[in-house]
Amino acid sequence: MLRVSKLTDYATAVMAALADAPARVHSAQELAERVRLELPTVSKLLKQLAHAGLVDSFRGVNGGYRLARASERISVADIVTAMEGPIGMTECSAQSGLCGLEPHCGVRVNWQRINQAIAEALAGVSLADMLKPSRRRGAIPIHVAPSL
Amino acid sequence: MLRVSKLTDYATAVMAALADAPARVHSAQELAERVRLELPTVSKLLKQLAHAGLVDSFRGVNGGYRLARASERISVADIVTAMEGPIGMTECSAQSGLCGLEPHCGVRVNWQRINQAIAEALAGVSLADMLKPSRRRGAIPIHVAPSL
DNA sequence: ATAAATCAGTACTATTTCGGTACCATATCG
DNA sequence: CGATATGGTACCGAAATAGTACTGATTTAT
Repeated sequence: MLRVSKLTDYATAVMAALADAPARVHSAQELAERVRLELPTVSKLLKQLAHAGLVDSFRGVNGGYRLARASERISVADIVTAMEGPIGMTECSAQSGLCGLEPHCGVRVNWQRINQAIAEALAGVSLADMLKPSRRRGAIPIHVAPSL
Repeated sequence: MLRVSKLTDYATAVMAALADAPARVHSAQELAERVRLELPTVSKLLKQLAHAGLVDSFRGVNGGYRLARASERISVADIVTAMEGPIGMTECSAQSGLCGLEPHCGVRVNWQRINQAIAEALAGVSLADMLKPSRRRGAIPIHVAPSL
């Protein structure tokens, strides 16, 4: 299906909730209620997001999470990468020397370019964009790397 | 990691091998040797590709597989879809009414647009393109749907 | 100082998906 | 009819995923 994991999906929803009031600190509990997910689940993914530097965390009473930077400066690619690691459509496009077919298949290089096109597509959409209901006119141009 | 499955990856390699001699009929055995994979695996994915109409199959002695149409008219999206089903980054972007968060998360519509951008990126690269070592200059422009 | 609230880290388990294999049926050619 | 191939189905083991639980650390408030 070519999909991101559920956790990643949830993460975008949680990040969107944070972006709604970027100045405030939100507890994991509050966010869980907001997006209708279990607290442990939300807590888990917030830790990952904090580890990746996308959110700041605060301990103790009245602690919680806050966006580490403006929603315009956080891309969907950032969130996906934080949750799933480096974006790579195939084994060999993320890291070479693994599939053993490399000398014979000949399609590796081109997969890498497709990869890059998709990574750029994800990088080109910010968290702020995700909050816009369905507004902006005019396509965002995305390019696959030269020489495909 | 946001990746296609290994089978899909293998499928592109097998399709590339077929595209190398599009007029001939290749047995599963021959293709398996060519791409250095086990016969049952190659056989399995060829069945799927045949079912999706991307290759024609011929039974009996001297039977085998052949590209159903010119490699220029087979896209990477075709192969991915044949192997993995409809392209959809999230549950809800492939099919609504499943995640229960839809009324609250607000990011669903935008995921759908990202989806579409990626689907178009994959659709814009043909099997013939995949065979080119690393040649063509000039980016292929891809657009996310209007109103993101 | 103590208790409460909240995040941090680790570990565990159940479920699902994926990759791979086996088997038998069916079709074609000689 | 027999050899060669694909078609279809079913199965199994391994890995990834999702979710849960528990314990520790930190901060605030009283």
